[in-house]
Amino acid sequence: MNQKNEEDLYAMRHSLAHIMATAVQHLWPEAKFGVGPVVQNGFYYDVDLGPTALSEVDFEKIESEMRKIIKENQPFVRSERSIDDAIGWADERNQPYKHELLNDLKRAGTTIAKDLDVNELGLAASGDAALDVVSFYTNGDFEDLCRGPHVASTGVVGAFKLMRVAGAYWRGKDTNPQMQRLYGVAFATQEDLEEHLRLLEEAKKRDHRKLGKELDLFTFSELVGAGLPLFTPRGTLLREKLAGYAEQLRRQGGFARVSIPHITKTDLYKVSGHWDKFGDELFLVQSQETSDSFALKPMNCPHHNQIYASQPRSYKDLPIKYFETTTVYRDEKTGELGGLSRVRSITQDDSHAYCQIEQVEQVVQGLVKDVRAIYDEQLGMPLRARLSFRDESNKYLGDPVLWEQAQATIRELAQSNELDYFEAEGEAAFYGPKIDFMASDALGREHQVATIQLDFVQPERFELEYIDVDGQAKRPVMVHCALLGSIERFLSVYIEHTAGWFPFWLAPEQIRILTINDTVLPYVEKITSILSGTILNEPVKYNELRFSVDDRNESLGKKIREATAMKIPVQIIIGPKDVAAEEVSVRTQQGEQKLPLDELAGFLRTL
RNA sequence: GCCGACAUAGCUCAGUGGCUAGAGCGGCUGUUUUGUAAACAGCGGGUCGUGGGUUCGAAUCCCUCUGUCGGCUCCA
Repeated sequence: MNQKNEEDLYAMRHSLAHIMATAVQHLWPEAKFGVGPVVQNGFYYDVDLGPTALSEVDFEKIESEMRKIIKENQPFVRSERSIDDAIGWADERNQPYKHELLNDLKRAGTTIAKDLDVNELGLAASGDAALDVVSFYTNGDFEDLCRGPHVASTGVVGAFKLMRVAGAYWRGKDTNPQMQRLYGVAFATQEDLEEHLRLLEEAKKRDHRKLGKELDLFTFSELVGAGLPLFTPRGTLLREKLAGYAEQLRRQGGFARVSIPHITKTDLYKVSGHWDKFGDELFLVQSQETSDSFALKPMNCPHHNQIYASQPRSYKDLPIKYFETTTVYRDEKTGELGGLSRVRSITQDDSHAYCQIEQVEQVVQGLVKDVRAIYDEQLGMPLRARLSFRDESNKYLGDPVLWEQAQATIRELAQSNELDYFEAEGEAAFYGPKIDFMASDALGREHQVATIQLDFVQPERFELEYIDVDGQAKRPVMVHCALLGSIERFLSVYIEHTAGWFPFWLAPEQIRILTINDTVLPYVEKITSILSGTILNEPVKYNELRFSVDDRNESLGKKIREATAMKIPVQIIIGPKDVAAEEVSVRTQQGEQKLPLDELAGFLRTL
């Protein structure tokens, strides 16, 4: 889309937000308005209707009122007021939220709210200068504080549809009142809108929760609890192969596997600093034997630190690298759980490298290489790198000079590796900056997968040391890394990325032999003994073939249908003709081909 | 945790105060041994998520809890 069209679309969507607000004001005159920006594919407006709860049954009413306003073709008229007049305007109309925004504009020239882009409503404010004059837009009987731009009149706003209503805290703070956010999508033409709705339907088919059920990968149980996925044999194979690959890369990078218990005395987290920061998200475990209180581990680093601390370390030993695929447990708020993207039992392919500050670059570089090996080379998943840096708040621990140095190192590495990166202030962990790698799900929502994090705080708190060349004890720096991240969350994105068609080396069931009748069974045994003796070594070493035989008394058509529904990458069809010719009929997504039996193993190794 | 919606057979769904709650697929049994995306017939299968309430009568209306979905907030 060219820039002109994009600007037009923006103005349309923004104008529709005003039109929706106009309709809401007609229907609920007591409505108090928050903000109404343009978002991806559409717009929203936050409204406070007091005790009135909106639901989707109200959409028809609102949409029909909107259509009325559109039909009237009301011009959008810009006007200006001094900031004090504007505040008076807000008070007269009993609009406390607008009053608050205007106050901020008056004071600081910006509306420092996380979910707001000043561009959406905040006039040309950079945040440093107080404003004297603000602009308004009027259409019909509705007037709103707004920078614009808008379309000329309500008649030219393209095609739209209200999608959903959701609660949203005023200015994104959970201590503020909750408003009702009305979401709509909007496009230049009806065809574009329908295309968008069709894409949403397509995305639903790839939804990992739906595919998880259809492909028999994982399940949930009300008795076990929310956010606690149970992996079936197929799902477990998928996890194991992925984790195995991540482990193989780690071993090549010099990481040694360690193993820790899943609980600990809570003292561990009092030392690490996690208790103060995340204590309310710990699952607590009470011993019946001692007075100690325990917790399920919510992360692995403090445990690993104790392995590091178990003996004196020399600079000659560094970097010391530990690795483990293990599950952590976090008592996430119930409303935040969803599918595999957000769970309470989280399996991480977690590693910790302890190194000298001068070694950080080299360690991180090795891990970036691993990230690329998995996502670029093997899986073909595009990632965006988020450089998560500190902001000005005081929630971060550690020496600010070290922080600056580390953030600079990270930026350089992002540049030298030509990552598709952006910087995000305020996204750092409390102990250090990080590179978070983000992948998108079927609906385009971004999820963090891989992460590489620097940490200056835990070595200090656990008094980790090594003896340097000068005989002095020094603090190592920790580099945390998960390549897959949470395997659960990784799978949620990856299942949607592939729509369930996993590459051959990963597929839980790689091959299914479909028989045409029972006369071929002795020949099928010859095939299965070949398959049993064939082992893949790329990209995961010693990967035995996983196959099954469908010799049920069913039609071939049905067997093909079911194998395809299960997205089994290789179907081998065996009938009397194949037996006679000493061949196999191999069906893949690319089509079907006949192969001499003795070429089967070689062919499979090329997949 | 907050706001809104939803929960009927293994799966996908119909049934919005009134007879014994239905369909398709899957399952089981029998027949059929089949060459490229669903053979045919028969038979099973549900305390309508849980607990309470309203009513002569509740899958259907109200409340609680559990779980799910869309957002918000949070994410070591």
